[in-house]
Amino acid sequence: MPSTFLEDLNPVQREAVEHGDGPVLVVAGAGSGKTKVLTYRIAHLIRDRQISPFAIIAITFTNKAAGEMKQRVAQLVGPVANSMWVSTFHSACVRIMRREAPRLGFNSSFSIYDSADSERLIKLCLKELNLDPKRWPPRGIQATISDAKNKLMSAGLFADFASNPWEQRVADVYREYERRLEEASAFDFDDLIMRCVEVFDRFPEALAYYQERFSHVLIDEFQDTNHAQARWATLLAGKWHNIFVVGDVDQGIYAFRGATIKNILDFERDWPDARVITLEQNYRSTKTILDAANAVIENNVMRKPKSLWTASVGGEPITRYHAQNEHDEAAWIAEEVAKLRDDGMRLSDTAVFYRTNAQSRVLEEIFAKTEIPYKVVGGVRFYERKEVKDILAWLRGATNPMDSVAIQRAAQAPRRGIGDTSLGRLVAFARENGIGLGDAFARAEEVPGLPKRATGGVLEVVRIFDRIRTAGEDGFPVADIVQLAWDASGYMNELQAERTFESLSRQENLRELAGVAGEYDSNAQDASLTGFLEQIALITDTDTVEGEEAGVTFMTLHNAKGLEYDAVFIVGMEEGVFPHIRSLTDPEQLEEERRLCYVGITRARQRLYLLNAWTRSLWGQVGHNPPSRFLAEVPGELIDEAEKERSLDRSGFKLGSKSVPDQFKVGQEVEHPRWGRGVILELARSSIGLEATIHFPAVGDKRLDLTLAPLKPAP
DNA sequence: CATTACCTGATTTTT
DNA sequence: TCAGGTAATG
Repeated sequence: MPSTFLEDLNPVQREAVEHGDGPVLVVAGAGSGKTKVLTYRIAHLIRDRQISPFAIIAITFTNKAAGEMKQRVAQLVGPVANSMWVSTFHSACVRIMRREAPRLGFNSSFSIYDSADSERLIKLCLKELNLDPKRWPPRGIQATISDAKNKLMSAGLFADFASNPWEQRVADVYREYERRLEEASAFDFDDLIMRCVEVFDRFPEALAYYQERFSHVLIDEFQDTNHAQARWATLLAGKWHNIFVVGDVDQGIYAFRGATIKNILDFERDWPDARVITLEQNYRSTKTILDAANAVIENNVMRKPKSLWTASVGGEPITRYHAQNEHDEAAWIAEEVAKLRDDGMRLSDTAVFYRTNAQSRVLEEIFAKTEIPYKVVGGVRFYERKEVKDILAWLRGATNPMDSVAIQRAAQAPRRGIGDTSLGRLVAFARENGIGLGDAFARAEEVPGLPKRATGGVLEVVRIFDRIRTAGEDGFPVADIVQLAWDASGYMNELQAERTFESLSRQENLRELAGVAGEYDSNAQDASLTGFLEQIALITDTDTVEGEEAGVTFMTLHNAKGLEYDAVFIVGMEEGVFPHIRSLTDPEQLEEERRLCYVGITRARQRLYLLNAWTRSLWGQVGHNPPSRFLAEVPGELIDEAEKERSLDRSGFKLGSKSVPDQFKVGQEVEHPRWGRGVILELARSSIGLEATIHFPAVGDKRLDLTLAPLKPAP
C-alpha cells in the first residue's frame, strides 16, 4: 500500500507523514528532517490520499522557505503542486484580504506599511497628539502596539486594559494610528494577521468559505508563531481539524517579537485529540557537535526535555579560540578558513555567525585584506534603503491616492519646495473635506495658506503621479515604470549631480530595483504594478540567500536558522555580547539567548569553532567582557583549545624583548594569593618590565607588575 | 523652506 | 563609530 517515495523516511518520520486525519504536532529537533517530513506529508496527501492540492495550505516563515518547499513538493508530485497555497502567514493573509478587506471598510488595493512606514506614521500621530517624541519614543510605542496586535488587542481593548501611564499614552497613540491607517487604507504587518482574524471572527460566511476550502493546514516553525497567527490557524482548521504543525521549542528565538513557544506547549490543550510525534534523530551534525548542543540547551528550565541523538560517532573536537581583540578574532578565522579551503572544503560550506550586525565590519575588513571571498547576509536591507523606499513611495502614491505616508514621502523626494508645514496644510485640507491626500494634492490651489512655490511643486507631483498611474494602467513593464518614476521625479538627476561615492551606490541600488522589477515582469503570470508592489512589500533579504556562490557567509545567528554549513564559526562569545547585554537581567531573555546559541551550534555539520575576544571595541570604545557563560556549558572534553601559536602582531600587540616572562599572555587565567583567580586583560611595557591589567572577579581590575607580583598561571 | 552643524544614543527582526 | 534627528542659520 505505501508508495515507494516514503521509503527514505525513518519509522518516526514515516509515522508523521502517514498519519491520517486529525491534528498532529511534530516536535522536531534540529537537523531531524522536519522539512522533509513536511514536504513528504504534502506529497503523500496529494499522491496517496488524492487530496486536491487546491485544498492544501502550507505556511512557512520566509518566502524563500515557501519557494523551496513548493519546489520540493513539485519534485515529488509534479506541477500540480502549483495550485496549492505555500506561503508565509503574511502573504496568505494578503491574498485573503485582497478579497475581504472591503468588509472592514478598506480598499482592496490597500497599501502595506513596513515597520519604517509605520514608525513614520507613529511620529505623525505623536505630533498630532502633542507628545514629545523624546519622552515617548516612536520605536517603543510601535513595539507596544505591535505587541498588542500580536495578541489581537484592538485599540479599544488595549485602552480598556491599559494599567499604567505608559500604556494609557500608547493607547491614545494606538487609536490615532489606527484611524490614520484606515484613512490611508493601509495595513501594517501585524494588521495583515489581526485584520484577517477579525474577518474570520466577524463574518462567519467568510470563515466558512476558507475553512471549507482548506481541508489541510500545515505550519512550519510553529514555535515562532505569535498568538494572532496561532489563532488564525486554529480558526482556519476549525472545520476539518486537519492541522499539522512542526516545531522545536528549543529553536524559538523570536519571543522578543511576540512569538510564544506557548503555542506549541498549548497545542495539545487546544486540540485534545492531537497526536504528538517527536523526531529526535539528527542527520546533520557529528556526535561531538550534537553533544555540545544538547549540553548547552539543557541549562534552560523552560523547555520540554528532549535529547537529540545521532547514529554517527565522534567527529572533530570543537575548536575554541581566545582572541585578544576582535581583529585577532577575525584574522584567526581568516587563517583557519584558508586552511579548511586548502584541505578541500568549499568556502560556500563555511559560515561565520555573530550576535549583532555591527560585528560583521571587522570580519569584512580582514577578509577583504586577505582576499578571501565572502558575502554578508542581512544588515541594512535593500528594501529599507532610502532611495529604494523613495522610488517605491512614488509608485505606491500613484496607485493608492489614499496612501498619505507614501505621498508625503514622494512629495519631498527630491525636494521641490514642499516643506513640512505645507504638507500639514494639505493633510488638514484632505481631512476637512473627507478626501484622500492624493485628491487634496490635485486641488492644491484651494488649500488655504499654501505658498506659491509649494502649490507649484504639489501640482507637479500630481502630474508625475498621473504619468506613473497611467503607465501602470496601460500595462507597461514594471521595470519601465520604475525608470519613469526616477526620471519624471528628477530623483535620478539629483543623484547624478551629486557625484559622491555614496550617490553612486544609491544609483546602483535603483538600477538593482529596476532589475528586480524586470525579473518580476518576466516571471509573474499577470504582471502589474500593483502586483509588483504587493510582492515586494513582503520580501526580505534573507529570501535571496544563495548558497552556491563561492564565498564564506557572514550573518547574524537569527538569520542562520534553517541553514546548515560544514564549518561554523561563532564569534563574540562574551558576556554582554552573546548573551546580549540587554538579556542579562531577565532569565527569560537569557534562555532565548541560549536557544540562539543552540541554533548556532546545530547549524554545523562537521566543524564548530567558538571564539571570544578579551577586548572588543564597540561604539568607539574598548571594552572587555568575560567569556560567555555558554562556553562553560560546553563539556570540556569536547573542546580543543587552539593555540595562539601564530604571529601575535596581527592584533597590534607586540612582545618586544625576550626578558618578558612569556608564560603570561592576554586572556590567560592567573592566580594571585590574595585576590584569587583572574584574567589578564592587557599587557604593556612598564619602566621595570611588563605591566598587566588583570581582572579579578572578587576585587575588580588591578594593574600589576609581572616581574614583581606573586602571580602564577592558574592550574 | 533648505542647509548645515552639532548631538545623541545604539539588539536580534522570518513579515 | 556612525547614522539620524534637532536647532540654528541662510
